[in-house]
Amino acid sequence: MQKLPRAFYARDTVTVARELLGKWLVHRADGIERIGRIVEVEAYVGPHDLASHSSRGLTARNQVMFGPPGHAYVYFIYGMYYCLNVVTERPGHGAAVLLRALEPVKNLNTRASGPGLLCRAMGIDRRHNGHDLLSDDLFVAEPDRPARILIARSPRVGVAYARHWARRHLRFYIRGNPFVSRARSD
DNA sequence: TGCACGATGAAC
DNA sequence: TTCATCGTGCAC
Repeated sequence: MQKLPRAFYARDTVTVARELLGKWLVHRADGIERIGRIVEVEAYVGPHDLASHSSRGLTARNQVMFGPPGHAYVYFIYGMYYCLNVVTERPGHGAAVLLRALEPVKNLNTRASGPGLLCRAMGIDRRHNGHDLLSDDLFVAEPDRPARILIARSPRVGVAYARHWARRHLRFYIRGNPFVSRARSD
């Protein structure tokens, strides 16, 4: 499998978000390889983005976002779910892409449509916060057979508090894909 | 030290 | 629309 290089992540966050669509998320644990095709993401572009965890500045919780690109930022939310992000741009920038939904490819036994369900289905939790995505047990790879896709965009989910940033179209998904997590304004 | 609330999901 | 469930950030 062709693992994405560090340079893929060390770019403009919106570009990384769009190009992650169609790629494979791979997690190997306990002798099981789980693979999902990324069909929905959201870009959190930096500390000036009022919807981003990095907008409050560097804290113990979000420090991975301010670290080097190509690492996993995993946080715990609503007392019961984890969310997986990939860190982008340059060290110190504070941006990431939230992975929101996967289409099952291999060993995904439960639904992975929605960021909380994605982590549950892939077996990802707090242990993976700060994990290097150039490792051999958690990474993003080129798909076996790349497909032509159409990208749709919309406002991000659950960020109504973020004033004008709530209206920015920073959610990207594969148009018409049935595994996208909600209202697909195709 | 306390407390309101969240980048969610499922049920009603 | 409500609720489960708990860590975080900020107020006091």
